[in-house]
Amino acid sequence: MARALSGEKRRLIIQQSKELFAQRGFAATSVADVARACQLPVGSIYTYFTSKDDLVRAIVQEGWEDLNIRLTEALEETSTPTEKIRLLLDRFLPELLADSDLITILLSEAVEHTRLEEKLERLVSLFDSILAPVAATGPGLAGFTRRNLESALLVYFLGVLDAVRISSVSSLKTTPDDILDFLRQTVRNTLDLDV
Amino acid sequence: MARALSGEKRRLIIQQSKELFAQRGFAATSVADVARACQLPVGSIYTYFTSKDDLVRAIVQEGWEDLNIRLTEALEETSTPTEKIRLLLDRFLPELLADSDLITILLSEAVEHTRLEEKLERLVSLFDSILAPVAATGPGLAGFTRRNLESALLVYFLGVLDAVRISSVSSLKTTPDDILDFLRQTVRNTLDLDV
Amino acid sequence: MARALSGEKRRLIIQQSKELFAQRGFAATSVADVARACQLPVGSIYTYFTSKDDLVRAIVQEGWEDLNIRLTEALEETSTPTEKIRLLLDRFLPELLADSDLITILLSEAVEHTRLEEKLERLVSLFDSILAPVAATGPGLAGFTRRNLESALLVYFLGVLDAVRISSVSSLKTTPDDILDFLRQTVRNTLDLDV
Amino acid sequence: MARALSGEKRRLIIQQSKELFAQRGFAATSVADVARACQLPVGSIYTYFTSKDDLVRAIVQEGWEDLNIRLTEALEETSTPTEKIRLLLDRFLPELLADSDLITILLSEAVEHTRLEEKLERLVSLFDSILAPVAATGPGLAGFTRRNLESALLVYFLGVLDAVRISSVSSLKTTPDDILDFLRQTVRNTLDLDV
DNA sequence: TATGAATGAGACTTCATTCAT
DNA sequence: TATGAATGAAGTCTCATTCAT
Repeated sequence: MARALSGEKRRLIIQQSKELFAQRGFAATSVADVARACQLPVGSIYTYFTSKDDLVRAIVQEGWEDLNIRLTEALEETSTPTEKIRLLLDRFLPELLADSDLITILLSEAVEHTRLEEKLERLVSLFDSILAPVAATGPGLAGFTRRNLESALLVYFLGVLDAVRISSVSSLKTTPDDILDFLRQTVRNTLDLDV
Repeated sequence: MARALSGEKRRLIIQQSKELFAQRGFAATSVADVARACQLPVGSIYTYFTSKDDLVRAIVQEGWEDLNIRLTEALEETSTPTEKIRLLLDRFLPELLADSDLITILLSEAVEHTRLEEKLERLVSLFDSILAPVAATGPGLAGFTRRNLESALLVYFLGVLDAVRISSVSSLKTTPDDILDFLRQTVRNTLDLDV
Repeated sequence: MARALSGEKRRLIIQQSKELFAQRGFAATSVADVARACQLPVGSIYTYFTSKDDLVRAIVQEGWEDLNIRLTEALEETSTPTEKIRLLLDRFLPELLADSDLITILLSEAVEHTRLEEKLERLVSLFDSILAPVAATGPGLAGFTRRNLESALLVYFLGVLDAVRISSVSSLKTTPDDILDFLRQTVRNTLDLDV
Repeated sequence: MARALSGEKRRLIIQQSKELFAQRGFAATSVADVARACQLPVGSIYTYFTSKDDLVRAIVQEGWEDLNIRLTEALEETSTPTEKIRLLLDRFLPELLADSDLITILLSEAVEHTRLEEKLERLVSLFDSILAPVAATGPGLAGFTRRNLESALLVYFLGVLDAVRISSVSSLKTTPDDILDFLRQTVRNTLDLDV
């Protein structure tokens, strides 16, 4: 029972601090701010996290893990590359792009607090392994070297995330849906797939 | 004479603080750190800037302005769209990507401290006006709507910057040169230009 | 049976906290540290002691009491002053000096937490009553007044304890055995006893 | 001018904190307590000392240095061992014993914060070099080995300090004067000197 | 203009103790 | 009797900014 309560409070803290860190930035958000948002005494934050840094680390790690698990499970249900790509475009990316708080924290704080570059490289590598076979059968890599493809995936992924981040905290005209549209069209053109 | 000296100090402060803000982050760098790096008394910082915020604002604004001026001047010297695109790929982008400190600050702090989104929209619009005529004569926009093109430019631009930023502060495998390579190849493919 | 178990837990807490307080100091040791060392929940500490202060008080008082009881019992088994002095040198002091944790706490914390001065005065007075008759028959007090003798005992006792304490927590060259050696020689010289 | 003021504030902080640390203990005295006693804002303490630890370190080091300088200078003015011993008994020790705050801090905190054991060993070694020649010509070392002599000096020195410390913070009957009396008598007896 | 000590609000964190279970 | 999450007061320290010189 106590466990259940604890789990709930932990979730509450993660949820509220994620929002605050994304909106105001990690440095500009005090632990007291987080506590206030949770309607919890300051000390309680330290019952669940050893430090403020530990808190961001948890947000990023658990957010990323969650994403990874859902992605992996979903990918296992697919068989053809086309299905996998559709999954990425229709489920994974929309879900990810909807969590603009996580994106903002990922891009703003994850470099210092968790090894974002490792996460990126693993993801790029995964995308690469999905796209490579399709690209080979499609209109071809059109002069793209292997290295180019990796750069491409990195640029696309970071560009998509950053565009969503900036549109979420400012008045940028472009919306997440615009970006997904563009991505779909790109896949259509490049891989000659009907997505 | 005093003016000249003052101008030098101002430049020194901008230069040193830019490096520190990029390396450690804005919040983690104290005004005293900046003063120490400049071998200047703390008070002097406030002779040239009204506040710490004013200092980042100046870094971003002047860095951006500088870039804009050089870009505009260079573009005026060109006449054909192809020349303009070559200019972007051969001079503007390499110069920009070489200044990873500015990129880092732009992506990390400019959203809060200066209207990054406005700068982005203006730049995207500029790129758009350059690329649109070429795209029209090339292999075509291949199903890309106008809105798609804008999204594309935003994603590309932010993706390129962010990839450089992350590679500059971490151990990312991809380098700025890889990214420029990829960009050139993309232009070659998409616009059928020899760049 | 419950009693017996409880008694064991109490002893365990005293034992572990004595070590911790001596090594790290009272203030630098948290109740949670003590609990962890005992592999007991924090709450349990408060089942046996009303407060952290109460815990040091118990350590000092029981340690001292224990010493006193053993000393008193042993003294009762002796008849001549010489035997008593031998007892002090051969059993009481070695036992006391071996317990460097108790000594450290006595000197570091007992002044604030228990009336160390009273304990000292009582002990000095006891020593005094043992030594006085011997001194009178030996080479004499050689100009030492009564007051001098008391000061002497205080200085010797505290000096011996403090030398052991400092040697136990630092790299002091002098060892407890050196100190006992010196004491024996002093008694030999001063009281003309063969110890 | 600013320097002069700074020096005064620094002295004030050392003076007040020395008193508080001695009376209540280092851990039980907050930096805010020190600031209040100095009628200074808390932040000002950190203008002069980098941390609370740095403050004790300064108290101990400067107090000890001061003592050492005065001792060394005075010893240089003396020529015979007897004069040196008189100097110790008549000037050095009374001055030292009068500074019970320094003594208390030395015994309570110096072990953790500055290398008290080194200071002790150096002092014992100095005393040793002064006493050894006298002892050789006096009634002899009476069975005392060299090692015994070092233990003796350590025990005497620590015993004297600790007796003064405890008498300063409690209601111990023995006073610093009693202790000096005893020391003089001991020197008279042991070294056959008229002090 | 130049200086850097002074300020005090506020940040993060610890911890003795309680109390619902 | 046993438990350990909860509490919030209090502690140490930082730092942007000011201002007397």
